[in-house]
Amino acid sequence: MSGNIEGPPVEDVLGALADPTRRQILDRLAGSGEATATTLTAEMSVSRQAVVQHLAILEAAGLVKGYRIGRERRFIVVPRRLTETARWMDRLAAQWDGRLAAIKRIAEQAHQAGLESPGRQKENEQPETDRS
Amino acid sequence: MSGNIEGPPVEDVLGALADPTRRQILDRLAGSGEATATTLTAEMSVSRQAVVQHLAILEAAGLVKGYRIGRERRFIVVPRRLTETARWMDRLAAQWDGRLAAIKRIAEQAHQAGLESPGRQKENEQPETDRS
DNA sequence: GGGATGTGCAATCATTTACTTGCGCGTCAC
DNA sequence: GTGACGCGCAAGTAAATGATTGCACATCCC
Repeated sequence: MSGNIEGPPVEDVLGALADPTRRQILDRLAGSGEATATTLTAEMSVSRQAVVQHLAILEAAGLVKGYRIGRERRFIVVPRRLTETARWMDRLAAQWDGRLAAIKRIAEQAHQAGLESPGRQKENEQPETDRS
Repeated sequence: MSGNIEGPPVEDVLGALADPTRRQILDRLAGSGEATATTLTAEMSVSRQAVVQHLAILEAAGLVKGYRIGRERRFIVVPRRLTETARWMDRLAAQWDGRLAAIKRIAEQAHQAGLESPGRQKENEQPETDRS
C-alpha cells in the first residue's frame, strides 16, 4: 500500500509548476497559443535568458513543446502531463481518504476501550502498522 | 481569458509537493495514519529538525494537520487541498486544450491563405496579442 | 553583401532552501 | 524529586535555484 511516490514525470511537473514565474509563462503561453522566449519576455519582468531557462525546465517536464520556424523557436503548451499529474493527485487524495477512514474506525474502537480506564490515554492500543 | 494563476492555496501546495523529502513524509504519514516528527525520523535519512521543518511547510500548505496529545505532536494527512489542486490542474489542462483547438483552426486557415504565396510564411496573420 | 533581429552558450551573482547541530524547556514514568 | 523522552527555538552551513550580463552564431530583409 505504501511507497507510491511515483517517478520522474510527476516529479518534474510538480517541480516545474512550483515556480511563480514558470506558471506565469505557462499562462501567457496558453493565452497566446504560441510564443517565443523573446515575445514572452516583452510582457514579463525578467530577462530573456531567464525565460529561456524556464522554458527549458518546462519542456523537460513535458508541459510545453518547442519547435523551430525560421530563426525563431516557438513554444506551445502541452496539456498531457498536466492531466496525468491531476489524476495522480486525485488517486493520492483518494488513498489518503481511505487511510483516514480506517484510522478513524480504529481510533473509535480505542476510545471504546479507553472508557474503561478514564483520565488516561491508552495509546499503545494501536499497533503502529509497522515500519521498515 | 488570461490571468488565472490562482493564489496562495494552490501555490503553497505545489511548492510543498515539489520536494522529494516532503513527498516521502506524506507517503509515510498516509501509510501509518498518524505519526510524530520523531517516529517519522526513525524511518528516514534526515534529522528530526529537518522533518519538523518540512512538516511545518506541509501544515502551512494544508496538506497535514498537527495536534498535541501529551508531550508529543502528532500529524495526520488532510486530503482536501490535494483534491482542490487536482481539480485546478484539470481545469487548467482543459483550458489549454480549448486554446490549442482554437489555435489549430487558425493555423489551418493561415495555411490555406499561405498556399496563395508559396515559399514564405505569413506570420502576421495572428494579432500576437500585443507587446508593449 | 550588410544591418537588424532572434537565438544559444557560458560565466557570474544573489537569494532561497534543505539540512544540520546545540541547547533549554515541558511532560511522562518511576 | 530525578531521569528519560519528546518538543521547540535559534544559529549556522552548504548546495540548489532564479536571474543577470556578455558575446558569438544563425537567419531574415533590403
